[in-house]
Amino acid sequence: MGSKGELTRQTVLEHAARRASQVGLEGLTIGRLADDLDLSKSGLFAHFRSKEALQVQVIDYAAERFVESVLRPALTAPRGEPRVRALFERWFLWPRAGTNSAGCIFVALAAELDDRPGPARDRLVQAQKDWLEFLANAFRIGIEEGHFSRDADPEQFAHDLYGIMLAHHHASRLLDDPRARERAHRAFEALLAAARAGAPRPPHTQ
Amino acid sequence: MGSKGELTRQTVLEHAARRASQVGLEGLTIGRLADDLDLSKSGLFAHFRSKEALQVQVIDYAAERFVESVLRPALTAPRGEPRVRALFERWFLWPRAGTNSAGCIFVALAAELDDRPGPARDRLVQAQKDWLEFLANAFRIGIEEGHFSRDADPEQFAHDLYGIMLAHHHASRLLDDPRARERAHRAFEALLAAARAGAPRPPHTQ
DNA sequence: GACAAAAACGAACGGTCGTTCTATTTTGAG
DNA sequence: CTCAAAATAGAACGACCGTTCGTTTTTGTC
Repeated sequence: MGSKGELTRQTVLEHAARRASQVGLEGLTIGRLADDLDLSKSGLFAHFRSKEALQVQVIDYAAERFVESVLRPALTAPRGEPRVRALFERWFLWPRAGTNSAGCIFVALAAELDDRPGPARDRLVQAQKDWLEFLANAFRIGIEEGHFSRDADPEQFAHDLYGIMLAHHHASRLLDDPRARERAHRAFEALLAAARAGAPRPPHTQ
Repeated sequence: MGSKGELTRQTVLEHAARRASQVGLEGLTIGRLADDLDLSKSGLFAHFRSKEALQVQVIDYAAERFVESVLRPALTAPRGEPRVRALFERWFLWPRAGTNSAGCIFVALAAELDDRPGPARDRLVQAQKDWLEFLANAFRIGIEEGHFSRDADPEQFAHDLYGIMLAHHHASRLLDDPRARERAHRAFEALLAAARAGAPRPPHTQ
């Protein structure tokens, strides 16, 4: 199978993903990528046949790595609350999995693509929906295990938890707040406490 | 005083801010702005003397408009919880204040600038710190008024509240989730409920 | 209404962009 | 080792980028 070609393609995607989390998908540049990797512009370009294709593949690559770095390892944690905690903890570590301390590429791309239609956005939306669904499901298992109240709403939990992650990203990366980690953990514990107490669903929701 | 010049400068900034919330500060283009506004490239350029100056002024412009659209109106609400609620409600409306239904420019720019040093980033950081401080202060007043527990942490509240806003932005703009508004409100009510009950500060924080 | 100041224009610059084409080198199966 | 296929290189393209400069038009004051 395409051994050499596939290998450089992966190398390019790894580097492109790292850069995209800093400069965005639109900020990616074929020439710059080629320079960084000591390839010719046309040589690199040949692996993808358009910039848009490269952008889409960057998202797919990041999604694969996210599964391997966050989702799959968390599955080794016991069902229920421990697994939810594992997902939370793994999420903080995962941007650093790629050597340098960049931000989460999905947070960066979400803001960039949220009003730019196209295949890249479609891929990102699917990845994010999968992630929220995964969170909701981990929480749902926690209900079955008796860790959380039966009145709690798994999708609301996933939504709120992701909000905590976004707030942490903001506080830690933009504001350089040294307490960001502590704030995120406190918010997380409060969310879990509410889930145990049984955050009531609103009375009139159809 | 600079009547005509200042007027077109404002027109340019208004349009640039709207575009920046879609394509980012780096995605802004002198030529495109000039076309949109029926100006010549050099004519528009003369108002700012570099692209970086334009970017900085866009942020300042957006910050001024945010104060007028969100902060100042909220001050007419009664001190304490009602004012906190007013801030929350106003925040949802404010991107739509500019005619079209773009996202919050600060959310877009936060992700773009969080790892790109420079004057634009510095301005954005200050604006965001001011905003969080304003939220914390509104909450602090709520404690004094007896609406919230004395044990609650105002800065933690501001952090958590902004997380709810970020999650809403994500759910509504990227995921097109029709329940986004409802989710945000539920999270907000839960946050207020916890603040009333007295979200306990962690035992060993110096 | 004259006239300096301010504002807007138009053309041009060097650079970089994504992309195409052709040529060269490298790979890997027989 | 052979040789087609795959991978990479190099040069060139038209388009647009931010910026500069000299000119023309518009503004507002006396």
